Amino acid sequence: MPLTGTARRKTQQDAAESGTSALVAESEPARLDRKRLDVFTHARLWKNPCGFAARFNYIALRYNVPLYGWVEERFGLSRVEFVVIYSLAIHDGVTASEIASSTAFPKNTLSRAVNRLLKLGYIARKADGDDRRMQILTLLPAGRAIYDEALPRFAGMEQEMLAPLSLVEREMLSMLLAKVVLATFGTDQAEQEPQE
Amino acid sequence: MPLTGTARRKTQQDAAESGTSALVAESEPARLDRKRLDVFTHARLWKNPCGFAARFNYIALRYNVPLYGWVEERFGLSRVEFVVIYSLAIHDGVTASEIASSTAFPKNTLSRAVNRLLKLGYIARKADGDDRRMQILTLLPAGRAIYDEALPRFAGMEQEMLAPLSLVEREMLSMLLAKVVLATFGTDQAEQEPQE
DNA sequence: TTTATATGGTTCCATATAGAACGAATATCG
DNA sequence: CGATATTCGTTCTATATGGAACCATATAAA
Repeated sequence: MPLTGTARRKTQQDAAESGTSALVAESEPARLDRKRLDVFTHARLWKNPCGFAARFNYIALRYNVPLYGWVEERFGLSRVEFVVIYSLAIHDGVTASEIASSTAFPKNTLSRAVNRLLKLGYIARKADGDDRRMQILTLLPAGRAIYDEALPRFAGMEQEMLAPLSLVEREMLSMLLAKVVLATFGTDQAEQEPQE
Repeated sequence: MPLTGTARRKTQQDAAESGTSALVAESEPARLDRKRLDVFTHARLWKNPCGFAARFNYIALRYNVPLYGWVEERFGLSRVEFVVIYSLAIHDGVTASEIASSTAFPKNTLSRAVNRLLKLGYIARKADGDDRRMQILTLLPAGRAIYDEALPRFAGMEQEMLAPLSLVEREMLSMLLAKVVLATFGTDQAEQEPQE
């Protein structure tokens, strides 16, 4: 299994700023007033008029940066490239543009990623029978091997992230996030195109 | 108030892939089975072994992309640049490296952003008295005007995001997020440097 | 059929990005 | 005090990024 891949540029991005109006009673750091988390980060998270967004961004950041950094080092794959593999592992036979529209990567970036993965032998591609514009992508064993190795790490990080929550709280959180996510579809899908 | 700023490159990034192991009972789309949200996005969110992370990323994405797109169009400011302004509005007198370490933008990127904002007259900078390496940044009226105009939009987006939740649910969510965020500090701060 | 429009994917190219090396101001320790 | 190691910020430079133009296929209208 060719887990090599020439080590390349590390592309961390994201950032965890901003947030939005709080109708909500801020439960200030309260008890866990924190060791000595720098005063500015503290402000960004707790004195931010957009507190929810700030926390979402913050969590997404803390989760993504180390993981994709590791992916880059371990497999020599950029974030987009790994996303393609991960996407196919979750739902094989999808097309590049579907991944693009679902993940907000521009399609040319996806195109490059796909081509590199093809060259590396991690995925395969064949034109769709009906619509020959569409390129059906499938995960090859080598690609799956990468996913198989990476998944535990991603899962582990999520566990770490959820560690402070009880099982009930996790279910609660899962439910609340689901509500938000599902609602997003109804609106955005129509009024303002998804992204890309 | 110079809200001009030459329109420049739009830099959306982020992406909303991945997720992590679910000890949690997935409350499948259930009732809200959704209009016709594309099958792949559906898989990414519900059939993903890293469901939490996937949702976090998804939400962060849906929130950030349109907002920063607007910021770019309206003010001609890149994401980092706006982040600097936003940061100072929340906590004036912070230094570039503090913003860097708190938001995961590399410090040279911050450096450029700061210099451009200086040139545009949005912020001011003066060396700290004690440690003359440090550059204290402050928000100028022109910069605050930008913040003042942008905030409602950011706040509005957050409201939209929270729309599907009742007030109780919002408080619940706020609390759960806070728990996760606060816990993150204890560990990461020590074992693995924040970022940057 | 021809013309116009939309969509998947690639290519081109200006530019923003981020690693690395650097300079200046500190801090630490002998 | 002088030497070494840190830290804040900048400059340099290779490269990844993403907007726009493009080609091919497909669909709709005429």
